[in-house]
Amino acid sequence: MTITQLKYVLAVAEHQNFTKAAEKTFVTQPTLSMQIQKLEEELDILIFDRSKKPIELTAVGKKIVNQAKNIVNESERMQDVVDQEKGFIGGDFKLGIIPTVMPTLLPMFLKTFTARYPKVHLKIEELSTEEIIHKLQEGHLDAAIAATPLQQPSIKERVLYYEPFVGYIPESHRLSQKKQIETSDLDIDDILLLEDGHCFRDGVINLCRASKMAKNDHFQLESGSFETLIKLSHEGLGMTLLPYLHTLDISEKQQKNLRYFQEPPPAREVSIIYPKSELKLHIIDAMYQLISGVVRGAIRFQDVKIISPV
Amino acid sequence: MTITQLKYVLAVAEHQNFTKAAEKTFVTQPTLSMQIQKLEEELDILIFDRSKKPIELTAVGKKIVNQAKNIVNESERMQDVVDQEKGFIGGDFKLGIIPTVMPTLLPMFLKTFTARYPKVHLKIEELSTEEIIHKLQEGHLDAAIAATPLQQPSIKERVLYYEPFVGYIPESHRLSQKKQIETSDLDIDDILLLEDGHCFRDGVINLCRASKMAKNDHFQLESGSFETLIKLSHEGLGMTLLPYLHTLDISEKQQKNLRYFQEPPPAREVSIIYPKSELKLHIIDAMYQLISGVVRGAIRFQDVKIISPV
DNA sequence: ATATTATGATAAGTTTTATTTATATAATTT
DNA sequence: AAATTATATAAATAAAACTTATCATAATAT
Repeated sequence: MTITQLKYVLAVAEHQNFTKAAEKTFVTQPTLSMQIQKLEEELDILIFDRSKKPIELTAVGKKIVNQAKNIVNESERMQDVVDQEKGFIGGDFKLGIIPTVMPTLLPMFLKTFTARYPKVHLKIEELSTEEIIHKLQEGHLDAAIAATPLQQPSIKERVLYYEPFVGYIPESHRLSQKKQIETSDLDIDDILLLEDGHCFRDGVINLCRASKMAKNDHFQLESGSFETLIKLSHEGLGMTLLPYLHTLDISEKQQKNLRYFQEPPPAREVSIIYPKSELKLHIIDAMYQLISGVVRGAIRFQDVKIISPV
Repeated sequence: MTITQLKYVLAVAEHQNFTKAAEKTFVTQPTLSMQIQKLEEELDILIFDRSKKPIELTAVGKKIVNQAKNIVNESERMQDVVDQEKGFIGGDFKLGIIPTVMPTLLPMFLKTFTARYPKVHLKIEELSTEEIIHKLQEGHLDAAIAATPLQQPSIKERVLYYEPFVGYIPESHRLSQKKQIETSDLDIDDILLLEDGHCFRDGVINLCRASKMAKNDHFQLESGSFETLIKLSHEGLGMTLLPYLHTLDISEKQQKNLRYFQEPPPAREVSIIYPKSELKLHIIDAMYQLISGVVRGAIRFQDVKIISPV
């Protein structure tokens, strides 16, 4: 069994086709046929069911592909080990970002980052916190940006910034006349929330828990985007809470409906997180420096009250 | 980079000597020299410091060896994947056992197991629960026998048996006259305990917590073996608690000092535990069947009160 | 039904790589 | 200084991986 053979298996499994897989792996089709046959012979089991059209994995084949992914993944990390020692900033870098951070933070640093570190091939994925934790542990991500603290023993966190919550309160709302709002003003039943799975939603719920005791756990109106929440709020369906950076992007007219919290405002902690193995730490360091520098210009709150995302 | 090259690196790192490593890997010394040089060239970094005598790993070399272990380990698991599919019961099987189970349980099943499954190469290690959890997660163990429940999300547990605690009470002790003892009789300050790190110790402490509230956390007398605890108890230093299977091994004279708990007796849960990956499940199954069968003949308590080890 | 196309297997030959044998070199011990 | 021990290097060989060319088979089109 060789790493090369395993890569061939993965290619064929992915493309369900020897010829295409051969192109992708830059060898000829007979090479794949022979090497995969050789591996099947060595393991004494069939990986592919060639009677199916297109070709399919056998039951064991699926498990073999899984294990092959582990091996190939680990083998690719060897270069990271060396890169880290050399202080080389380059190579693939897989970054996960939670949805409520992605659209505001990414434009702030992406251009500068790729310009400053042209040898880094960024692969950015929008993922839920749950998915991020899982993928970090499985080695499918090198780092991620998420709301913290997460209290995951296998994951390290480095705080990038604290992002205050800001109330978005339509004219019709009972709190509309207030210049500033307080945590104790909030009523969970009257706040429009993102749909389940967003940790910003969980943060808001925790924030409300902090003021009044938890109410019922049933919310009628939910959405996947803050834009929708703002629109819904104008339908008289309640107020909503936005992360501070998002408030910089909304229209001037909408800006008038923003109500800030009395200081110290409740805020979420946003961190770059990565596995304890600390592979690609140089890239993580570089990204940390750049993002925290950029955000320091945009967020000028001194003191905040951190709301846990979990 | 090939798996073979990595195995060569591991061999040289282990033996600190190319010639010996060559023998162990069944190739000639120049093969090792050349292949390792080739790998060093590919990674463009020195793995070994050949100026040192005996040869030493460089700083990166140590990290490379670590990663190489991961890769080689994962690659060896490929055969397990196939074996499992075929229902083949054989190959290396690394089993960890906690010290307070090892001497009583091992003789009960080892002979039968090796006779029934001659193709399995058992490698048994005596380890603390903590070490077991770590090694299971790292893939250095295939399974282990420990007191449960452990509440480790990455580890599965299958209960083998419930083993009651039995009091060992010397003639001089205040409880000596009682035919049966109760949990409420126990006083943690007067029970001789195994030294720190044994989960049986933790079980006993939890048991006492269950009766009276926790007392001070300071114990004067501790030992690594039940034999010593029994001897110490005769010095008037207190009573002790033994796991039931251990009481079958002590002398007839000492048997007279045993005092059983009123039913349902407190007991520890002993399980075979293994990673969720479920590799070598067939061997684990086989071992589970055999042990639970053997123990069923030795422990005849119907109902017990489980004491947690953590 | 026949031709065409797509796809994977096989055969033969070539290139590349891994390994061995033999030998050189450097460091250490006697 | 000679002997010993340990690794590196060189040349030759064995093994493997890969390519080109061709075949077999099944699905699709004419």
